[in-house]
Amino acid sequence: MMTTDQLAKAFKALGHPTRIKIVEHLIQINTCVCGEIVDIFPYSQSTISQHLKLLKESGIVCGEIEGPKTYFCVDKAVLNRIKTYVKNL
Amino acid sequence: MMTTDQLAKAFKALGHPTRIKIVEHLIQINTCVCGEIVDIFPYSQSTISQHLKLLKESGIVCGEIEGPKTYFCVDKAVLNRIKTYVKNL
DNA sequence: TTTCATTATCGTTCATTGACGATTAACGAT
DNA sequence: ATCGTTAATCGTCAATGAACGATAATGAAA
Repeated sequence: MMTTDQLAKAFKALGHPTRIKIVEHLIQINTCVCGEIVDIFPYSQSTISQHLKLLKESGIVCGEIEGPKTYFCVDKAVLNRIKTYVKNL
Repeated sequence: MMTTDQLAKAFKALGHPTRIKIVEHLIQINTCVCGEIVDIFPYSQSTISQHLKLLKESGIVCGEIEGPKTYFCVDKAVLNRIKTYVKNL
């Protein structure tokens, strides 16, 4: 289902409070743009963008570029794979 | 149940392939000493000890010193808290 | 009590991360 | 064509992580 390396990457991505909160937020509101997240957290745009990049690289989050904005959302399939793994631990 | 910081720490601890495998192994065999893990992985004793230290600090693993050995095992309560969190994501 | 086995810790090295400001890129609207 | 808006990237800096060998600490056994 998922290799240990993929899992490690996913957990690593979740291994930061800000990124956990970003993921929680994305699950809540389904989809949103980077600026919205920047407004919520006390970090600069570049820092949030970097966190989003990590989350994207882990596969948990995907971003769709639409014009000058990027819409981010959680990849449910990947999230479910993580859920399944954790459940079976 | 768990603060975001605690969760982040736990995920961070799982954010390394070796540590994931250590946890899986500990779940399988219930309890074991450090040397056993050192034998399984291609890393030095100090490196494994360091990984175990991280896992202990995250709360996922606990170690009981008995004579010159330390018996490590997974803290089921903490694991269950993580499971619950992930399930409800 | 000296030795052995086991684990923890220290010190080092190199790589990665987290944060920032500044810059660049891409697009829409004027 | 220029100007805003939005997001990504770059360069920097300090802090942390991963790995190692060497050393220390603990307790069991000889």
